This record gives sequence, structure tokens and C-alpha cells, in this order.
Amino acid sequence: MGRSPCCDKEGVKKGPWTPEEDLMLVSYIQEHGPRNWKAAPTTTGLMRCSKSCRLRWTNYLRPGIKRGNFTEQEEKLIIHLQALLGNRWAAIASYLPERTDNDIKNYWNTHLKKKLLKNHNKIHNNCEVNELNKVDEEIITPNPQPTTISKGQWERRLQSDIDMAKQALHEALSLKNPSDHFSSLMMKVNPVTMTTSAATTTTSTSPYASNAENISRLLEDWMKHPSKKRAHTSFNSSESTCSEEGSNSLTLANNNKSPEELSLLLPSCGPSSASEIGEAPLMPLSFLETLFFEDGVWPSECSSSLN
DNA sequence: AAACCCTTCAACCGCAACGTA
DNA sequence: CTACGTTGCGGTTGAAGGGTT
Repeated sequence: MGRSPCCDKEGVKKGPWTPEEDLMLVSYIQEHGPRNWKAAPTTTGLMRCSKSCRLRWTNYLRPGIKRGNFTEQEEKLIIHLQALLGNRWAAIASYLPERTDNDIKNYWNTHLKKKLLKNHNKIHNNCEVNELNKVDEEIITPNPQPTTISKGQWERRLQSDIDMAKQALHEALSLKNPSDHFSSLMMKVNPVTMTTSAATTTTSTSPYASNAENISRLLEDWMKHPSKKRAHTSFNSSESTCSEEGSNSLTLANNNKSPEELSLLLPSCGPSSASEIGEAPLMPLSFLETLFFEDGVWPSECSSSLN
């Protein structure tokens, strides 16, 4: 690559990670948690820079990452969110807890952009020049300031929505079984993200793979295809205990950034910090929708553009 | 079979935001 | 308030693999 390296240190390894390196990193995280990345290379003996370690963990090794094809529902959600939020991949990823921002970004750049462009051209060829085209154009090259709402308006509404979220959380905390009530609340405001969240919290099984499973699969794949340098192992599995899992039911709670409140809602066997369960959405999706669409319903044009 | 082109995605980079002394 | 270190984010790159000629 043409750029100067981010790490000046000599002897810093770059390029694809080996299973051995993954194991070293995972064992470090199991011991110290996903923090203090600066210490990770020195503690583990990895010849990688701290940034590289963090990226490897967040984009690949972290439990709960779903790999493989995106579902139609995920696709539509990404398109909608991209139209609303622009290229804020981390924010978009917070609504798809099983996907990383990098994955979403890649998927957008390699698949969705083309798909929408193709559809856009088809419409043009049919001489159907109408409002639909405007929507498609905005999706393909979104305006950083969404729609007609000014930045000031946007921030005020964001703040009021956060206040609403706080109130909902407060109500949830005042009940005996907060997680159940909270789940039902969240189901009301955000059925999309809660579909998997509720299942994760109410049962001992989950669609997520633990990092131990991640590693074992990686090794398995490595053994099967030793010549392959890239690890395409699918980590989308399987059964595991909640001790390894991240609960994603606390999407709303994290708006408050209160560790005490978070700890009340987290399962006792769950991760110890919000950062371990991945970034929570900025606000419930339904709130987001209402900011831009008066009736709280996604414009049908967006969905139809994928057909 | 070989050369070339295209697509994919893991990993890198610079920069901004954040935390701390 | 400032300086410095760390972390997170979005844009970009390039190796690898697949497809086409």
C-alpha cells in the first residue's frame, strides 16, 4: 500500500491473521477483556499493532458475529438506515447487532449500491421520471444532512427521543422483572431488532457463536484448506451458553450510558460491559423512522426498489 | 491452459473524538 | 486549559479467487 504505516515500530506484522495469532488474541481478551488494546501486543507477544488487534477482534473474532449472506430483511434495513443516516456504518451496524460495520460497509459498496443503481437505471430507461427517482438518487448518493430537517431540528428531536428512551427505561427498572417488561417495551417500539434479542435473553441458546467456537472453526477450516490464506470460515452457528454471549436486548438502555442501569438489565452471566456486547443503537429504529416519515412507515419506494 | 478482468472482503490508514494527567 | 495517549470510525487498498476470453 502506498501510505505510510500507522505504526512506526519496526517488525510490526501486517496482512492476514493466522489462527495462532487469533488464539493468542482471544486468550488475551478472555483474560483481560476487550479493552486496553495498547497492552495487547506486548502482553501476548503478538507482532501486531494495537489497532490491528482491536480490528481483528471487533470485525472477526468477537462473539455474536453472523457471517454469510445477508437476508432480504437485513438488506432492506441497511438501505433504509443508509438513506436516513448516510455512511455512518457504526450507527447502522448498531441496528444489526450480528453484523459488523465493516461487513455492512463492504456489503453496501459491493452489492447494494450496484443493486440500487441498476434499479435506478431500469426506471430511467422506462422513462418513469417521478419522485421515485429522487428517492433512489438519495439512497445512492445520500445527503449527509437527511432530508429537509435542519441539523438543529435533528439534534433537538434526537434529544427528545433519548429522553423518551430514558423514561421507558425508568419504567422498566421500576418493575420486578425488568428484562421481560423491557423486552415487551422494545418489541413495541422496535420489533425488528427485538426478534433476535428476545430469543437471546429468554433462552439459553442463541444464534451467536462464542469466540471459542470461532477459533475452533477457524482452525478446522485451516486444517481442511491449509493452502487458503484467507479464512472464509462461517462462524454463523450454533448453540452456546450465555456466559460467552452478548445480550442485545439492551439497545435502548445504552442510550443512557449508565453502568448501574445496564448492570441491572444484563443477565448475570453476560458480558460485564456495554462495549462487550457491541454498540447499541443510537435510538430505537421506530423513533428514527418517525423523524423522517410522518406516519412512521418506510416509504414503499425504498422497498420496491429492491424487487 | 493461460492471460486478463472483475468482485469480494479483510485489513490498513488518517483523522476525529474521547479520556486522563 | 493543554498536551498526550488511546480508541473508534469511515474511506480506501490490494491480495485472493472466480469468471471470461
